[in-house]
Amino acid sequence: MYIEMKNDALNSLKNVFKQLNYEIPENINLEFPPNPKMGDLATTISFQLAKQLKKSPMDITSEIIDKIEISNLFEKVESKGPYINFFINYEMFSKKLLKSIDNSYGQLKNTNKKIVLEHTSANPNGPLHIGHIRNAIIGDSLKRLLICAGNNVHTQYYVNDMGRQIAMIVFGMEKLGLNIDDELAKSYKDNSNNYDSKNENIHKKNDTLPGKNNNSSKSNQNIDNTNTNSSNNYNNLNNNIDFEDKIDHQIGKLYFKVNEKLKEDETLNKEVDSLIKQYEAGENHNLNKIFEKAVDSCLLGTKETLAKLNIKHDDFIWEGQFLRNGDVDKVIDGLKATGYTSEEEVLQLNLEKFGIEKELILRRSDGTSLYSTRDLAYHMKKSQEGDIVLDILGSDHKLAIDQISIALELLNQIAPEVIFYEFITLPEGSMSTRKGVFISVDELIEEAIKRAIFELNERRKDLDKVELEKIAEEIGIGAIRYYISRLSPEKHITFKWDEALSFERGCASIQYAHARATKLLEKSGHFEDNKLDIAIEDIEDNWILNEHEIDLIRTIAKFPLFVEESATIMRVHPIAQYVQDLANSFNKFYKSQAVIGCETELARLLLVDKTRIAIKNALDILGVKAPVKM
RNA sequence: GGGCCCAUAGCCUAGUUGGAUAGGGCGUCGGACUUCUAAUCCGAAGGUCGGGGGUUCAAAUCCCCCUGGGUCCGCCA
Repeated sequence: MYIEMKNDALNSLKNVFKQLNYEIPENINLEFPPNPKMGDLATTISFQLAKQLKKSPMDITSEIIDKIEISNLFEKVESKGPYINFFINYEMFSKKLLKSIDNSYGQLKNTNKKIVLEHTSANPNGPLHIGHIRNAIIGDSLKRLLICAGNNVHTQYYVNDMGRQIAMIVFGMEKLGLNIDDELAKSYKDNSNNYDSKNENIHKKNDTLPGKNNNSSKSNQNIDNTNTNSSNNYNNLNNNIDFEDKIDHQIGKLYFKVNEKLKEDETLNKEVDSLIKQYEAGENHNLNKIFEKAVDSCLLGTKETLAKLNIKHDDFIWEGQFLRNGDVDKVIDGLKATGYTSEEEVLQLNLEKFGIEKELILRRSDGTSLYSTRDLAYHMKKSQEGDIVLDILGSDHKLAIDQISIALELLNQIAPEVIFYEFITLPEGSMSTRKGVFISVDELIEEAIKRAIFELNERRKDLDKVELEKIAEEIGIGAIRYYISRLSPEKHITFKWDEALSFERGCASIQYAHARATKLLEKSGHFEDNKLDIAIEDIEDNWILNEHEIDLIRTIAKFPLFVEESATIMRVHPIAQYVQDLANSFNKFYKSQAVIGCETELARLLLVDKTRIAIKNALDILGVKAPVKM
């Protein structure tokens, strides 16, 4: 509705400019005034015109105000100083708005664009840790946002099966007798086909944290401190969790141990190198199977963790295929043909002409391939699959992706658009899978749910256990996702438990507003099967909107605008802020007057129902569930 | 040493294609539950927008310099 209204305002302005014989400016800026008293839309166009017309902004504004004609969505248009302010006709606007909202509210029309979005793509050498979730949550929310904005989005997880890390894991399994338990891996696989049974797969043990062996107790201690310093009731809830039975955690431990062994005896590195070479050659089928099993097992655990966060990829693309299907060779041949390569000891692509000092190495002196070349082949595939290629990357990849982008352009392929994010670190420093210093996402989720259960127990004595756990999970996951998606990605995050898992005024309060709205509708007797039996034609004739209703209407109406603008800049944090504003606006409305039993009950019920839909759909973009009870 | 990112109240943060009184939230202080759920609402205090120059009718926003933090500059991935 705002989009429509903006267009109306723009047309009115353009018509005035025609009448006044002014050149119509290219960008007519329409914005929200700082205060609703100043209207609902405003333009500073007079400032822009002042210079070229050599008149004062005030004069231009009054000329415009004299002549302008507005559509019936507006009540009036006024000048305040040089600003031109449009005021909505809320009687007209609210009815039109309420009528236009259905369950798909916020969904924009199809753009016919296909976007290939790669996100997460963590190395399969251990469980996801909290450094990885920023990628996963931004990626998944962006997917949801871009779909909502009318795009066709295909998400991919790039599986690094060729890296040194994987060879190290295989080395550990084969040569150091650090085998992961076959029976366990098998039964795990059987169980985890059904993601609904996920919690049963996590057994709590009063043991040390996964991957945090003796020498990393420092980190453990510090995390403990963060918790005890905070004045909450969650002490000792944390730190006693082990995910020993979860396969990716096992692999993480194995990886840690191999690292220790290699530190003790550096000659073992040669054996790892030999494994890499053999796997790259691909001729030892037995070895291939072992590599695949190691990667697949880890991935199984990763997928389960992601599923708990409501994240699902459309496809998993294995890196090794690009070597075996000849794509890497094609890339190399293609780049050689451009004339920008040189070969002495190694084959490299020279990029000084493109403003990058650092050359891109395409092939090792021993003839084996490198990650970036394989990644280049992968990007070529993505470029052929979609109209837009979108990568979510840590900011440490900036140089690498710049190099790859230039190479892609040389090969006449689409360079990716990239969303960079800064790191999440612990108060005591960076995380490292290699050193076994990290907080796993599984731990974080477990803790989030525990805290949510604690809160629910305090507030709702009436819920049965099954209900309570389901709601607690929705709240806990919501808190985690909201914590990440509310921030702009270029902000560095120092992880703190209480900031990550806040239930006041954060996501929980938004979910609460949704539950409240739903409960109210149910209580009214007009709401069944998630549907309200009131139409706009049914509402009372004497409905005159009060300030809270107007504020709510205004906020609901902005939703598609936020979707459009957020999708354009490929940022999800405005949606997070928006849905909080919406919940806020609803809570104020809810508190200020009764709905059931008031004179305009039907009108208000309709407004509540549309609010419910808007909150639900906005939360859905953030990958957060909207509970009907909490 | 060079490149990129960040710096906004005690804490977290939005706003950065220049525009109206710098928005939120946490925390603090003071109020509101016999009421459709208080994970809520009402009110208050709290700001040299890291520092210094400059451009402009107008700067958190643009330009230059500086300070502090992060990150990259591997035949690692």
